[in-house]
Amino acid sequence: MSSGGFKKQLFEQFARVGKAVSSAHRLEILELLAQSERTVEALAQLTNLPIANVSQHLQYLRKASLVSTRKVGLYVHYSLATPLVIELLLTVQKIAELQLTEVDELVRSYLLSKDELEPVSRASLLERARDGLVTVLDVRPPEEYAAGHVPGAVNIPLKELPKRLREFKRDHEIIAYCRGAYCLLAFEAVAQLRANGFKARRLEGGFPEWRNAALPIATL
Amino acid sequence: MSSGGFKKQLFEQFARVGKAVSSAHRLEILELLAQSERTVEALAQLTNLPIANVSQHLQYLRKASLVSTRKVGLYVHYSLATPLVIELLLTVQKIAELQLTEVDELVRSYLLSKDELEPVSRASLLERARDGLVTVLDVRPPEEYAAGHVPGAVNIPLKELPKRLREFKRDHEIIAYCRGAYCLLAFEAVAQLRANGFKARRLEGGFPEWRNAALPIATL
DNA sequence: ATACTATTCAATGTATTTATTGATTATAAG
DNA sequence: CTTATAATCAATAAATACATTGAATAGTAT
Repeated sequence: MSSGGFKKQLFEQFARVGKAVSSAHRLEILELLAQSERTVEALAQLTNLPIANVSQHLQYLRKASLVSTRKVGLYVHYSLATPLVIELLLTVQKIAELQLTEVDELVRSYLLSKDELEPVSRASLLERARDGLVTVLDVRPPEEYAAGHVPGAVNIPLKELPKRLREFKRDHEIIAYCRGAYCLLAFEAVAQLRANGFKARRLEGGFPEWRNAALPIATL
Repeated sequence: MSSGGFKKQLFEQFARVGKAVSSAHRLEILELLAQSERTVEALAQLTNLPIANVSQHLQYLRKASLVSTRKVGLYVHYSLATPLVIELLLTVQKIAELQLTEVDELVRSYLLSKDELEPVSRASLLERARDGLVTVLDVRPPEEYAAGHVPGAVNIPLKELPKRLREFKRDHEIIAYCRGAYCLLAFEAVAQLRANGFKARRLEGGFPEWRNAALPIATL
């Protein structure tokens, strides 16, 4: 068997992709890029990391070809190189969620300290949406919303939420969801809405889980 | 926003899963475990790594909960903790395959040096299988075969191949496939069959690619 | 008990990653 | 041409991961 060297090199290439998702900071950066294209500066602000540090991580990700760049003026805009990266992130999260009891405890303790951030079940959302009693909020980027969303959901990316609060009916409960059970966008949307006096909760899981449950899906 | 610490810890948990697939040796071990449950000793032999080294990697994988153990007598049998790990491996490979030109070159140079290891296209396999001219060989473990396989394929895991060579018709070409385009099982099966005088080639891609092409699938 | 074996543990040195800092490049504007 | 700014590069120190070695543990068999 002379395939030894070949095999080794192949696995080393695969490991480059693995290394890309082996650091908490890089995962956070990828999560942000999954929301939308962003500049180095923007990523540095959002992650509270020095610019040079973020730049270095981005080089790393670019070498593993998880992200691609587009230069406009002084700014370099980074984005995910392929939707497969979202699939990768979701799989990593699902494994962590499924297997690591620490994650569970972490979420539980966080949720318990924040009162009533308990998610709304998919079944009860369906029921209450039918009665027109709730507003469903999709905080993902427009491209993902366009590709498929919970029927009747309005799409307001988190960034735009503060400007568009008046679009919500005061007497409706708002139920927010995003990309996955651990996509923190929905957490933050709920926090923001509550801070502004709205009644808001998260949907259990995210859109992939919704699709997986074979529930109705709307597209644009 | 007091979610900073929570977010950090969450991403650190996710990174543990990422770290598990960030080393070439661990990826090789996982790939072997995806084929079947194995002991530490067996893995050490197959990877040509010192036992203590393999054991250490396995501890690592176990802490990230990608693998689980079952002790029988002196031996500890390791296996994948969840089928999600296979999904993870395939996604990693797809990204590497899609994005890294190095992988392409690597495969190309390897295939060209090995004469005629060019794969058979799915379309031509379908055609020739209909005429009953080929034997289709599925070298994956029985569980995966049971969950779905190319119609008419016989299931012989690579390990059993040497003992079961007589089951093949001499005048048939044998077309082998396994889990993915870079699952090396099929490569090795073809090499073994040729060494024994059979006419053998690989199928392009693996079973996931077959399913993805919406081609017919048989189950047990 | 004793010897034997598969695996794990612990300790070491080495290699690789990571964060940090300051200098450098590339582009835009005055 | 000079200045200002976004991003990258380069060099260093600190942290972490890795392979290797030999000892310890937990089962089996005699």
